[in-house]
Amino acid sequence: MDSDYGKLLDKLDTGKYKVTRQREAILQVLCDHKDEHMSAEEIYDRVRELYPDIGLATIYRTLDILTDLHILHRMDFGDGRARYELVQDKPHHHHHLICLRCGSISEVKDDLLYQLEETVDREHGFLVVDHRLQFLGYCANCRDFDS
Amino acid sequence: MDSDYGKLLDKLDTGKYKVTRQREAILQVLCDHKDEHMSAEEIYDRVRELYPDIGLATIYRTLDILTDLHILHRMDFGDGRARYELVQDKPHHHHHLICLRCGSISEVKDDLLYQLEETVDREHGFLVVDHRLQFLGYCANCRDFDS
DNA sequence: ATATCTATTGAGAAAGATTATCATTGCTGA
DNA sequence: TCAGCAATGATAATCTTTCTCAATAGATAT
Ligand SMILES: [Mn+2]
Ligand SMILES: [Mn+2]
Ligand SMILES: [Zn+2]
Ligand SMILES: [Zn+2]
Repeated sequence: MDSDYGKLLDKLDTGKYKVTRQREAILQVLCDHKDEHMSAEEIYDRVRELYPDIGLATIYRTLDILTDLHILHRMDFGDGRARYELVQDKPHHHHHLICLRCGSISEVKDDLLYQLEETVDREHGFLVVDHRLQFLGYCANCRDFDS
Repeated sequence: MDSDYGKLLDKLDTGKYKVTRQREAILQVLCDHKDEHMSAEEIYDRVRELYPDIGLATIYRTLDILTDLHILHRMDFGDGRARYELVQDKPHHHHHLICLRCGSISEVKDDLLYQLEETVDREHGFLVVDHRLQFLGYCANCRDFDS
């Protein structure tokens, strides 16, 4: 929705960074594809529909800035490239379900790790500030196939 | 210990793959550094002490084979290269604590995800076969520093 | 409006990890 | 001894990401 695009613009427009047409186009694409986990290349292809002459380096630079500002979250699903999504939960991130057959990525919004994080603190003296949790397996569509 | 090295040799010697001196040297290094999470390059450097003329491609090829045989587990800690460790737990893997200050990686052997995996199955119809869980934060040595 | 200053940009080179290619080597078994 | 084939090492190629640098755009001061 456009309201979210406005909020993101505000987050970017902190004085530290300029709001350029390239950065606007990138934010627009991220808003228009909220539920995907796009790679830099995929974002690049979609931004070029709005701003055909943008350079790939600008995509990478902007993704870095948005990640620093905690507007974006950078992830690794093991396919050899970083993937990004808008930060919508706090302070910790949601979990991902990766289907080993069709490659689909779905989400688990519930955290449910409080108990485990307490254990980690109590037994290892480790202060947890974030986590990355992925489940590998078979999605509802794929679990009944054999291969 | 050497007993473990013998077991690994047996796992490799299934008829599908030959037990070569290069592969023996790689297994030896993996046994001698069980508790580390070495990269291919780090393994390469250590194997060359035992077998100086080995090629880097052989390292990569062998790590692939050992991973296919479930002797090794390939991991990504977000530092731009794959890291490996001997598989010692089953069926799921243990968790890792990554210190954001000193970079140390420690382990949590307890699984404690059964409940969450049940939830994932019940509410998302997703059949879990493995997981990857990393906690980011500050280790016992680093949690009391400010920066 | 003009000059000035600086952040941003695009193109392309470079880096770094991993994979592919290919000729050579070393076993194994007839 | 020879044929067949897996394994190897050197090196090229690939792929994503970062770096470099000259050109540009936008803001500010004059
Ligand atoms: Mn997500
Ligand atoms: Mn480990
Ligand atoms: Zn699926
Ligand atoms: Zn630490």
